[in-house]
Amino acid sequence: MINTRVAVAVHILALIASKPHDDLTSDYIASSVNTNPVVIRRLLGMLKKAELIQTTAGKAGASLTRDPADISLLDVFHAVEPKDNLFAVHGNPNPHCPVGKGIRRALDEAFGAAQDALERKLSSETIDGILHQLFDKA
Amino acid sequence: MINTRVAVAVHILALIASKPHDDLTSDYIASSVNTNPVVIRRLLGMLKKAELIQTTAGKAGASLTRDPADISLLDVFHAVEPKDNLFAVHGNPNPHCPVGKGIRRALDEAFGAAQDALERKLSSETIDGILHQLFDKA
DNA sequence: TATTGATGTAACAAAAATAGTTACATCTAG
DNA sequence: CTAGATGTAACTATTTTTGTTACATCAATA
Repeated sequence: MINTRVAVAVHILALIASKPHDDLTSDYIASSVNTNPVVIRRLLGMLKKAELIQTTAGKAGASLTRDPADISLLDVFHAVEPKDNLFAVHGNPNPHCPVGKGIRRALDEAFGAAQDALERKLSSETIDGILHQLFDKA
Repeated sequence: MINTRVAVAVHILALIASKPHDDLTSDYIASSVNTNPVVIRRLLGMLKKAELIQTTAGKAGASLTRDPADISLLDVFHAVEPKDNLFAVHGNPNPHCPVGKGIRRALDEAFGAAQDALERKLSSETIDGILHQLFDKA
């Protein structure tokens, strides 16, 4: 199972996008997410490093660097999940076994294709889409 | 990142499929995977519970319950990954916050669709496909 | 310009998930 | 009956994730 960082990061970005005029503090965000403010600030740091948001040290508030429609869940995923591969593969399979010898390559291909499918879908989903889910009357 | 169980389970099934005549012991499989035999036996237990393989207590060897072309990586994934949801979502977001109130549903939809995409791809990949990767001349 | 309240981060602690190990009951086959 | 295997529980170790404490630093303003 993938960690909650992606979910929390989307929550954070939805807050920022939906309250562009407020000065969102990490304390307020934390109370909405229901966690510790430092957890929020850590994620804000990652989102900033990924250039999805802007913040100023000492000053409350954060803003998106681009339109919510141009921030995909894949962007968020990559921002908070440093690992390249979705699936972990066991190390050092036995090279003297015909299966062990080639399994790494086979798994990398199969899992890579699956990850591609996931990422394609994630790249089609945006923060703007989340906002619509949250606020549009169906 | 998803645990190595899926990768190891595919490795195991590829071994079983490729050595239908040998009496594969958990010790041999462990030496190919490069781990402890008990780890293998645990996974064999899950694969058996998912009805992908058959084994006999006390007797070496395992066999697939159906053709390698009819065992998808999605079958394997579900066999060794009990959790339904690929993405974890933080619990108890604040219902008094407009975003916190609806975020769960929005995330479930977005992540659910992404998981669907992943699973569709995994269901199109089979143990037979892995065998071809391993043994076919390209 | 001193105070208040915020961010940024390091360091640590706690909790949860994963993987590895030991031990042993039980079964199969010779 | 014995040798060697599976099936599983219980424990340990490791790693990852999440939560917390502490504090340096910055911004705004009274």
